[in-house]
Amino acid sequence: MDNRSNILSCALRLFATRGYDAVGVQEIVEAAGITKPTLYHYFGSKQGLLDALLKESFAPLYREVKSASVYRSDLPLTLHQMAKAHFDFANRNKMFYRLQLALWFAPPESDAFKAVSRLNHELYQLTEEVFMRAAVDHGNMKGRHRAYAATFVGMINNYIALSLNGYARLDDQLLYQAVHQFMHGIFS
Amino acid sequence: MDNRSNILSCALRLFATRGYDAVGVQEIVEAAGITKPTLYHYFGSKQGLLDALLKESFAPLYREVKSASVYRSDLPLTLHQMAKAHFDFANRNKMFYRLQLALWFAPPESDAFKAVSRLNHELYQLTEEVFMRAAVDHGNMKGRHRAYAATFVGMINNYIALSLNGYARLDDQLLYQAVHQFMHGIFS
DNA sequence: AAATTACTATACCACTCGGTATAGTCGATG
DNA sequence: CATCGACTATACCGAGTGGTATAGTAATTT
Repeated sequence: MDNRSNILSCALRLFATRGYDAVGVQEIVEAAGITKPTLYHYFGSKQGLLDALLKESFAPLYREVKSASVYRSDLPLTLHQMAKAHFDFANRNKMFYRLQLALWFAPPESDAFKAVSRLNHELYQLTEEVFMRAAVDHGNMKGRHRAYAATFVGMINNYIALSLNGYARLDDQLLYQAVHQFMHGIFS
Repeated sequence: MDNRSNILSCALRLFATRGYDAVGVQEIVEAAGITKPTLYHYFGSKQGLLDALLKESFAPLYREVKSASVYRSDLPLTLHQMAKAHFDFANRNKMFYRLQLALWFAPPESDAFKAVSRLNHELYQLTEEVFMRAAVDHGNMKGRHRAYAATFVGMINNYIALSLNGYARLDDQLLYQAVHQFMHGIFS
């Protein structure tokens, strides 16, 4: 593996397990077996490293969720596909999803939060658009697409957070249960 | 206000807006208008300051949620009360709830996460116990109390996070809507 | 009055932080 | 062979980190 990829992978692991602010540049380069100038050659700064890390890791997640978010008048199906895209990605990229969740809830003035907020918003938009289109078919949902999108994304991230801490397994059964509960509640 | 309380309040504000690791002790004492030995006299270390801050802020939240979690064979009522306890507390202690959410999703090896995980678990237990008792009355819920508790708490925190970022207002209408959706889904 | 306790400021510690100036090394290109 | 650009190591920078030794002040207790 080339140095650049190696730095990214070590930084991801350290940031995800200990936090962006708590990990120093020195620690990253030691983990990667290189020295500081090499890191600064590729990324310019610690912040630049985080930006590159987030941007390149977000790209496949966004792509997969986007292709899962086609809506053809079958809301349960679309929600199922979108949740599955999230679950599959989280299963494959546990470290990155850990980091992503931590940054999403990070203090609003922190560098880390600023770096991730725009990317996260683009992802959220995909969900909101689905509920907007669904409101055409389901009259009683009109005007509540933002609330639904926020709840749905929150629920997905909640399940992923549970699985990352060992309280659940992101399998098809949980996927079905989650989407079903979202649509029909716990009394059914 | 005495020095101790003043330090706690300044530290809370700084930790919540910029993050525990990003805020130095020097910055805290300057904000509080005192010097370092004073802080170290009361709290022993930066970590000790965080511990005291969390412990003392968690106490009223736990107390209020606990008294709201009495279950008398009316699950909707109990869930309503518990969600209201969370919402009310979050409205009154926005800064602390910000910090609390950030730490809940913080990297698992970070000092901050370790400091909050036990307290958070105690709080979560209250919810789980409600669903365990409810399962006696609602047979179809048996064996799923953990999933329900996790989802319910996750939903509440999701709504509070939204309100902290200006995307919602934690009023009675949202409260009713949230609990209703949890129980009956979006198709009703 | 003397001693004790609780608290706070000055000044400092060793260490780490993010970042860089300099001097290379190396393979590709002319 | 000469050169050029991409990349990497040594050694260092000023600033800031969490934490403390010392000395004091002010109120309380004996």
